[in-house]
Amino acid sequence: MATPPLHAVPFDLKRLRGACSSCGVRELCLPAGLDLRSINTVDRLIDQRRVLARGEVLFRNGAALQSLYAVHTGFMKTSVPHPDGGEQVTGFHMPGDLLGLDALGDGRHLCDAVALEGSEVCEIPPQILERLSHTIPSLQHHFHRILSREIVRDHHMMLLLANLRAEERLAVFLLKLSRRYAARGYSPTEFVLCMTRADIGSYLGLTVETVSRALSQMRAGRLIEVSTRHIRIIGMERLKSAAARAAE
Amino acid sequence: MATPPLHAVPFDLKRLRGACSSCGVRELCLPAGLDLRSINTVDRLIDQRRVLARGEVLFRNGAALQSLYAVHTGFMKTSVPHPDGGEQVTGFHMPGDLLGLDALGDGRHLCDAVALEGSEVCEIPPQILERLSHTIPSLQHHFHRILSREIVRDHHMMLLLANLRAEERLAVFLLKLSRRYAARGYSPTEFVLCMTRADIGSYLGLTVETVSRALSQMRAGRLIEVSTRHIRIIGMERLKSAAARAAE
DNA sequence: CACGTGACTTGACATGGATCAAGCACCGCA
DNA sequence: TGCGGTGCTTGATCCATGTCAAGTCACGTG
Repeated sequence: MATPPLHAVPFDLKRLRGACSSCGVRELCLPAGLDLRSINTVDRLIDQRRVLARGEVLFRNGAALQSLYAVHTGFMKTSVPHPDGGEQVTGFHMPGDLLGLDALGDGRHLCDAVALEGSEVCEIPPQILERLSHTIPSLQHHFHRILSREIVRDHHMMLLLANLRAEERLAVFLLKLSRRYAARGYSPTEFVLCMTRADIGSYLGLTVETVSRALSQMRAGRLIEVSTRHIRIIGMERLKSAAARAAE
Repeated sequence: MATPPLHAVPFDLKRLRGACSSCGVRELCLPAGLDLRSINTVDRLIDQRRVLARGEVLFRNGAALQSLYAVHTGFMKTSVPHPDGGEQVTGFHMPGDLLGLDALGDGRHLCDAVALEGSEVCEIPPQILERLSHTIPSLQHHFHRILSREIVRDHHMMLLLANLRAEERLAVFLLKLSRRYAARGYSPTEFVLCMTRADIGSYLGLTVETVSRALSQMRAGRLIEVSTRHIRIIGMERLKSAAARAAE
């Protein structure tokens, strides 16, 4: 469990940049917006990668913050354990997303992060990130944008949980997934859900049964085709109007 | 609407520090943790104050980000407008809290901020904050902690909205208020609500009627005494156990 | 001081989703 | 290829909270 001292951790920003541009969405990735000069001025940095098998835990609630993680490939979920044994899913994470931001507050992770399929993440020790930010203002600025967007996303989620009904929540959920897949170059109308109905239910504040029923209803209304994990959106407009009460 | 160029905005970190220590909770404030040397090295900075009357709007959804705001005195709420006319309250803010973080993402505010009573805020232009962070690492670190804690708070809120029943939500809400008042040197057991039942309901994902009923029920159970806006907690332990299903 | 308006409370009723229960489908593994 | 377990679906019932409605209270204004 011993971690090497920070200065001993090798880091190659070029490679990180390369990694992120390869995920298709430069904007989502940390070093986006850096000019080559900035990259060249910093040389020895991070290049810790970590490969996770399906079901493997990246970090747990309570663990000391070692590193932030940028999802490179795969699909992750984060959840906070519920006192009475259950859990509340707080997010699903795709390539380009950053994990562990909740631990900057007091140096301990407050949620669990688990891979929902084979995944690879880049480790980004926060000390190095902060040190880098001193010399590369655009990196600092970009990091603030990422944190801010996370806050906005959470507010959007609060709005959803406070105001929308089951089918509306599902519709928003599917549309958001659709857009995120599209942004990464995948089909916006056909994809495979990596998470169980229980995960979806927890995330959306619904029971498994309600999730299942809502999906069936959307199938009946010819908004989507579903076969267990496989989703195809066949009525995008109807789906959007089913999500109408959401902010977009 | 023209704003003066940034370098023309005067700023006195000492005064800001003084302002914040006067609010009783140094940790919550931005310059907490700065050593005097850091303060002295930076001299001409911000000291824009703004006084708000009850009901006055500080910024609106869609407005360009001019400044972040630290609440100095008073009580504010933030909300995101709902497409169909209503609004979703996203937070209540007391002295020491920072407002406008959601606008760092793309330079536009995504929520409205309104004073619920006469209030005073410090303006903190984000460019100045970022510039300062280059020279004062502890400020940068502290700012990250603030952003991170906001994310954690939002996750906690999501958990509340997804899992708790009306009375549990109210109990958590009152306990959180109680702690925040206590942290600022006010009574944890007796305080005046600055917001309407509608605000509370929106924040907690409940209707006005349900909020009212839940409060009445808590009065009947001798957890609290209520007379409209005036609250006194007379059964702290019972209140805590009413909030039991929440993470704390 | 009286009035009017917005905030709050309480009651009756309707309903969406939770809960309980049963059975099916799929997948990893022997 | 068959077995067991987990995940998913569907149905029946119940309950918490939303909705509608009526009435009271508090407060600012003329």
